[in-house]
Amino acid sequence: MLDARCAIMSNMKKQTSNWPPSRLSQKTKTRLMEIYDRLYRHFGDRKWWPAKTREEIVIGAILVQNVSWANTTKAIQALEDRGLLSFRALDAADTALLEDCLIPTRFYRMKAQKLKAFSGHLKNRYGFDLDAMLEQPEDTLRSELLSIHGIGPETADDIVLYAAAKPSFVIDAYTRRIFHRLGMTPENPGYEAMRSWFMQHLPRDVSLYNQYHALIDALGNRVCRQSRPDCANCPLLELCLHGNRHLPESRRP
DNA sequence: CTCCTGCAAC
DNA sequence: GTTGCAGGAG
Repeated sequence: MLDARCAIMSNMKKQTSNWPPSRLSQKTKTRLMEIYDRLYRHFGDRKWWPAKTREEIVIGAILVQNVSWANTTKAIQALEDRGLLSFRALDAADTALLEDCLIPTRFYRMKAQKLKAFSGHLKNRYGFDLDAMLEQPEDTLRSELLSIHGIGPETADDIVLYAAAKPSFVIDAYTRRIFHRLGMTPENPGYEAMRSWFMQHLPRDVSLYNQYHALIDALGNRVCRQSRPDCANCPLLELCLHGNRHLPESRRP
């Protein structure tokens, strides 16, 4: 067990406030890299973001909220077919037409508004020059993104990491689930706390963050599912509290 | 607690 | 066929 306190924290009802601990843990650093290595050996190179342009990455980051990639792809295709795959076009687009393209992405009305909000922001501050926005230092960029309607912490980090290629570790539901099951993080760490925890214990490296998040995505998607997780085929089984919960206390990781 | 569809599981 | 779940932002 990395830390007996994690198990106690897991059972706490709501928000965990005094986490992560202020002191860095060498053990955590080592364990995080071991997990990375195992995932890499199991899944291979997963570094990704399937998009042709930076604009497409940003649009995709907004549209993929709460939806599978398959559905997001349908919407991106629909936008492309109508010549709407740019913020200049989105800004001028008819809302009803835009909504039609976004139906496969679930909350299509809200997402149409979100794309409009982003295009409006880009137009007003940068005259649609996305590169100008993205070339800012990562912290400035991140706060600015968070101020835009429809951009929450995860989407902001997607954009910082994948569109701007600057170091910001992305936390998603898979990350929370996997590391809680491993017994390394509390059930409700809070987004910022979890992000700091990763960033403090990993080298500040864009490629590593990119690859790590992609590997977590692969595991969460196919193996460490919410219901009926496929523990038998998990490359992290030996390290996992959840996968080994049937073992006697003394033999758990 | 609301936005909301798509697809797997029954 | 119907149901139930995926899980981000406000």
